[in-house]
Amino acid sequence: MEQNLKEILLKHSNELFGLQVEEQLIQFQKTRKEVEGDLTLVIFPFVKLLRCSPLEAGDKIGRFLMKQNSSIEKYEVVSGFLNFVISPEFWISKLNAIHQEATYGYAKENSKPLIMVEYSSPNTNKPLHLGHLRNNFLGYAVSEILKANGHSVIKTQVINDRGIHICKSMLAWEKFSPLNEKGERETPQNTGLKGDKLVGKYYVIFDQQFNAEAKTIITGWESGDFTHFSEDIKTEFNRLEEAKEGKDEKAVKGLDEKIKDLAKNQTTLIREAKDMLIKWEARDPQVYLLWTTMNNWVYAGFDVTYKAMGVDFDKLYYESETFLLGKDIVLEGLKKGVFFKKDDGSVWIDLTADGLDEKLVLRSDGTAVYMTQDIGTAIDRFNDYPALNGMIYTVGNEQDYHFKVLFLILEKMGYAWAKNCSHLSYGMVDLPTGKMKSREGTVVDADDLMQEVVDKATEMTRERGHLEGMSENEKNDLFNLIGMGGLKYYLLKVDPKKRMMFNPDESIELNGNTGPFIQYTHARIKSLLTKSAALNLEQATDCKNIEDVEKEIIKLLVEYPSIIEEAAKEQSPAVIANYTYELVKTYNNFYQTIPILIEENEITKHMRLVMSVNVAKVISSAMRLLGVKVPERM
RNA sequence: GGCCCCGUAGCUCAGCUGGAUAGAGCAAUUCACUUCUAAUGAAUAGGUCUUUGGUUCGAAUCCAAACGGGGUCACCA
Repeated sequence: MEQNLKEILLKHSNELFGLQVEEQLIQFQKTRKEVEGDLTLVIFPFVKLLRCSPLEAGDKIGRFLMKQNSSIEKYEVVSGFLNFVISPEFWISKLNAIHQEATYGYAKENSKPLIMVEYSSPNTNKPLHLGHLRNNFLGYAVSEILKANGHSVIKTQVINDRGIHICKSMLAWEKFSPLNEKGERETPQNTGLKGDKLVGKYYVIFDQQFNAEAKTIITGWESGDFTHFSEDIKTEFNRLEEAKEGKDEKAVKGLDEKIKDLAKNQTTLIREAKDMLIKWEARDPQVYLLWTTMNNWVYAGFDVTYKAMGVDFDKLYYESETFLLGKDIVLEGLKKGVFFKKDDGSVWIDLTADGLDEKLVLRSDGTAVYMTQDIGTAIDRFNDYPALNGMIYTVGNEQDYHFKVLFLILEKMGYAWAKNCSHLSYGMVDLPTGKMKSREGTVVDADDLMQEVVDKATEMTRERGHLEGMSENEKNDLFNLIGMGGLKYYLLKVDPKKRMMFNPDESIELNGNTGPFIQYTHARIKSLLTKSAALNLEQATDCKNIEDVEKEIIKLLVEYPSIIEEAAKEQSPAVIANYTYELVKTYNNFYQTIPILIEENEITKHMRLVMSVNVAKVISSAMRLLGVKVPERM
């Protein structure tokens, strides 16, 4: 409708305004609720052109458009805004059109280029936590949204399965695991612990032992004991100690941190971990076996968690297989002059012309850094998938700078696809008690949280749900669907870019702007439809009139395809969430005030049911894009 | 300190490609279940959109600065 009127105005621009107006000037918007009308044209931009009052200008345009478009029933100019009332027939015809489309709102499958979406990127030394939940739900939802927009999508995760941090948990397990009566160390099998939890436990143990050892060392230094330590260490310690003199609290704290780091580097534990990493890199069979075994425990654990989360991946990348990539590319770039070498042999890129700094891409000993790897993997992926057009990295916003640099490097290296790479940057999840910190034990475990949320849903649903005749399995599925729906919706309804507050009590709340609120509306519609099975709801409606609320609902349904487009453009599932909430609220208002099944006029009743069918269709479709399932009853 | 992000009701968030009287949910108060699922709906109250200046017919929205909060500036990943 909007498009149609815009075209008419452009086509007859000369006739109306005496010159060809620019498209930008024509601004349509939704009519405000308090005002009568369905569509509004802003008149201010035309006032100057027509050299008359807004009222006259609006009247002139309104009269003209009404002649051109028969769906306009009337128009009115209010303080510079031209409001059109569109005929009920128009809206009903829209409803009928929506009714015919099974996948309403979705673009044609595979009509747009192939995109890779990376999300999750866990470390294999600890279990997934709340931050991963936001990351995963977000990455999954964006993938689904892109698919709905016609893209083909490859969902991937990078598994950070190597490095010193992995060796830490391996070492701790070897050193500190108690032996059972059979002389075995702890395993998922003999403890019943989930693999990722068991490995995570030893990562924590490493940290504790490591800190304790460092503390002992510092205590020794403080009492002047430097046996087993080099002269350099002694000098450095004394230098730091003396520097504390007369400094404020903050500076002293910083110096204490430096002393701690100094001591940490002297611990036997860190040395042993480093030795283990070197052995791993040399593919020492024993270390490799340990590494494989423990990683497999973690993968088994992750599988369970991912399944509960309802996310999946099409392709896995392991850092252990890709961490050497990128070096050749850097050397090639060095020849091309993209990078430069410093005297010590380290390789850098100078981004000062782009307003950034110099960035290291290869250490002086020739080994790779994080950036090197990322350059290599990006290129590797485009080699793996020749049809690949772009890539989206779902990574926290603390890495904004890293990705800015990465994309810039790839661009400078001459990769045309670099401009199609983007960082889906999301904000941190805060708790009411503050930031999540693993060291302070304030990390919210993903499995625990999901369990808690499902337990709460179980309790609430047993209390007020409509569960008659459901088997225990069906009931459990429902509890799960409600609990997980609530959690996902809670994490996705907020703009991903922004940091968000996670209130555990609110996440399992069932009233207001929540997942269960939307699910409930869906179930209620399904209940109506079950009771009206005798009617032919496939058929289009012949109804001629609609109530205001009904018109509002149809207007929202009409918006759905553009909402999906916007969500893809913004890479924001929150757009979908907020739209669905609006739709559901409007429908509930309708449901509460207008008779549906008990309506006596059969044609009206049929229309209201057809409308309900389509509201349920859109709710279910929109929630599917968020990874949220909707129940038939609850 | 340099750079990046954020600041809207008591709390959590929408709105931000400039447009009419800034919207929801939670919390508070009130009303509506012999009527289609009340996990609902209706209503009341709650705002100098951090501040100041600028651009404009018009600014929560754009620009600049200040203040406040966070992130980042490793030969860590």
